[in-house]
Amino acid sequence: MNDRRPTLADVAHAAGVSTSTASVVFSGKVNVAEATRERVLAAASELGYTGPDPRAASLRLGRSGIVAVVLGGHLRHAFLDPVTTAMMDGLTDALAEASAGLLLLRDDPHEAGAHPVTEAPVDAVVLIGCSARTREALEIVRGRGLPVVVIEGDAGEGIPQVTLDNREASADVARHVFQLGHKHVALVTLALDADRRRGIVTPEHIAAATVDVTLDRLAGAREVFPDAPAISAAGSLIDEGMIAGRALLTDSAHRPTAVLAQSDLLAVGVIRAAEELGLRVPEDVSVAGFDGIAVDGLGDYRLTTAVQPAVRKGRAAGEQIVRMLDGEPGETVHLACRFRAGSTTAAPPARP
Amino acid sequence: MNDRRPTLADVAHAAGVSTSTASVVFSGKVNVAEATRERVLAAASELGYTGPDPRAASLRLGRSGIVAVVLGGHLRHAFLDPVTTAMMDGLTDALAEASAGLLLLRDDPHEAGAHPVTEAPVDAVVLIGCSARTREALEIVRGRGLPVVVIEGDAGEGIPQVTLDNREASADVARHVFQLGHKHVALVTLALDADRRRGIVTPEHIAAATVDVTLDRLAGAREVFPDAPAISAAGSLIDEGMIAGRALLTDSAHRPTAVLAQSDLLAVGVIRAAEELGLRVPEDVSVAGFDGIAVDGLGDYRLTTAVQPAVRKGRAAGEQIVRMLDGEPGETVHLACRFRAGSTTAAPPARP
DNA sequence: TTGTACGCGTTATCAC
DNA sequence: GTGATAACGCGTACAA
Repeated sequence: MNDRRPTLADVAHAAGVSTSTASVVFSGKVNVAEATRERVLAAASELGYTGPDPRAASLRLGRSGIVAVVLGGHLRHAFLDPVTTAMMDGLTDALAEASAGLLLLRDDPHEAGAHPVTEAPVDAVVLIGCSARTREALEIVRGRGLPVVVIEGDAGEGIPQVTLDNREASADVARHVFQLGHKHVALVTLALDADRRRGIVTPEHIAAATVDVTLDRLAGAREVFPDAPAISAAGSLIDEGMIAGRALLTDSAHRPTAVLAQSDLLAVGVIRAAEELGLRVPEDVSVAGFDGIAVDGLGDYRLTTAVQPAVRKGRAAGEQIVRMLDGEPGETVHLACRFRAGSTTAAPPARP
Repeated sequence: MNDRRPTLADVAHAAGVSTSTASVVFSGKVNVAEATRERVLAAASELGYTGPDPRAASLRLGRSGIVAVVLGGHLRHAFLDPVTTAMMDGLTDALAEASAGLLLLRDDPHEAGAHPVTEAPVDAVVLIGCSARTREALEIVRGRGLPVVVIEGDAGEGIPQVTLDNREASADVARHVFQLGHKHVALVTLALDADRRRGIVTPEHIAAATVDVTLDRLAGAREVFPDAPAISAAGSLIDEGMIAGRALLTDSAHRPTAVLAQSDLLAVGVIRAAEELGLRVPEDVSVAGFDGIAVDGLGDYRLTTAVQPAVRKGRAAGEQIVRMLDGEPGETVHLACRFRAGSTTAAPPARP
C-alpha cells in the first residue's frame, strides 16, 4: 500500500476516466454525465482523495485566494488597537466577497532575512501604515507585480491608497479647544517611528520620524497651536496615556489647561492621570482624543474626538483589492473624519 | 516586449546558464562560482525578476509556509476578546520560529459552500474552540492529512489538543464563593452555541449546546452550586455582562448574593450593572470572573477570577505545530488555571 | 561547478 | 460528454 496521498490522476485511473474528466468532476465547471460523476466520486472516497491540492491548483490558476496584510510591529500591538481590529473587520468583509483569506504578516524592522512578503503565495497585499520597512515591502510587492493598497501611508506614484484627513481632523479638534478659550495646550502623540520611544518631541525627532499618521495629526494640531509642547507615547494604549498624562499634569506650575491626544486610548489614559492627581475633567483640564472608538471603562465621559471611519477604511481597501483582482485599476480613496464634541472639553478654568 | 512576468528560465537564458544553476543562485543551497552568481543576479535585475514564484515553489516543495487559524464567528468578535488576542500572540511567537505566516479563516456556520480550509494552501491548521462546524473543518483537515492542533475543543481520538482545566478552575472559583458563605448564587455563561442567544439557560439548552468551554465552566460551577440559575450572554463583552447583570440584579426579591461570570469581561459588566442599581461590590453582591486578563476600566477593583495561561495556550499550540511539521508526532498539552482571590468577592450581606 | 531531464498535481484547450 | 496534451514555474537527482 502506497503511503503518499492520492492524486487526481490516481482517482481518474481507479475510476477508469481521464484526469481531465476527474478534474471537471471536482471543479464542476463543465457538465459531466451523472454516471461518470458518481464513479469518480466513489473512486475518490475509496482512495481517500479529498479534492484538488490547493498548491497545485494555485500554480495552475495563477492565484491562491490569499491576500496578505502587512502590519507594523508585533501582532499583539496591532490587535490591541481597536482601530486596527475595526479596520481588519471591514477588510475581511470586503474580501469575503472574493472569498479570499487573510494572511497576517508582521513587518518587524529588527528582523533579518528576506521580507516575509517575498515568499508568501499571495494574490494581493494590503500595507498598513508606512514605516521605512513598509516602504521596502512596497518595493518588493511592486516588483512582483501584485495588486497592492496602502492604508494610511505615503505610497507615492500611482499606488492606490486609502487615506484619512488626519491633519484636517486634528486641526478641527484643536480649533474646537482654541475656541473654548484655551491657550496653554499640550499634545500627546503616537509613536514617531518603529522604535516607539517615549518622551518630549523635539524638531529633531520630527525630522527623523517615519510614521505619517503621527506627523499629520501633529501638524494639524500645530496649525492651531504652533508652540504646543508634545510628548510622544510608545503606543496607542491607556497605560501610555497615563504615563504621558502624569508627565504633563503633575507640575501644577506648568500645567496645560487642555491636552490633545492623538488617540482615544491615550486620551482615556490622560483622563485617568488627571483623576489620579485630583483634577476634574473638563473643569480643571480639558482632554480630547482621536478615533471615535467606543472605549470600555470611560465611565460617564463622552470623549471629544475626531471620529474616523475605521471599518470603512478596511472595507475600502478590500474593495480596491477586489477590483484589482478583477483586472480593473485600483483607485485611491480619501476618507474624512467627523468632529464630535463631548463632555471632556470645556472652557479653561479661570486663573488668578 | 513580452508582458508576462519573467521566470527563472528566462533569467537563466539571459545569463547564459541553466535553470538549475539559476535556481541554486536564489536558494543558496549549493555553492556557485561568484562570477556566475553575479551574472545571474544581473540578468535577474535586468529582467525585473524578483525571485522564485512562491506558488510554484510551494508545489514543488510540498509546503507553503502558511498555517491556518480557524476562528469561530466574525473576526471582530474574536479580536475583541483579550484571551483570543493573547493566544494569537503566543501562537505567532511560536510559529515565527518556523517562519510561518498565519492565515485567518473564519468559520461561519451560516455560510454556504465548501469550508475555506478546503481550498487554502496551508501546511497545518489550528482550530480554536469546537462548534459543530469546527468539527466539520476537523474532518476536512484530517482528510487532507494536515497536521492539526485543537485549542479548547473536543477533538477525540489521537488529535493533539491544548486543553484548559475549565471545569476544575470554575469549581475552584465557586468553592471560594461557597466558603465565603454564599447560598444564593447566579451564573452568567458564555454563548452556548453558534447562535449566541441570550437568556435563561434550561436543561434543553444545555443538551443542545455545542461550545465545550461554556459547558465545562458551567459544570464546574454547578458542582458546588447544583441549583444555581444560569443566564447566557451572547459573547464575552462588558455590554453583555451588563445586560445579564441587570436581568439578575434588578429584582431585589430574588437577587443573588453572588454572581459567577464565565469571563472577566462579563464580570465587569455585571459589576457595572450592580453599580448602576446602587449596589456595592462586594458588600451587597459578590462578583467573580474567569480568565485573569487585565481589564481596562475596572477601576480600583481587583477581580476574583481564575487566571488562565492565555499566551501559553497559543504558544503550546504553535510548538506542537512546529513539531508536527518536523515530522514528529504532536502531543496533547493540558494547561491549568490559577485561582486568584480579588476584592470583588466577600461574605454575603446579613439578611433580615 | 554546471547542465539535462523529470516530476510536483492541477486545469484549459482543443479535438473527438 | 470525454480524452489527449500541454503548460504553470520551479527544485533536484543524476550525469558530465
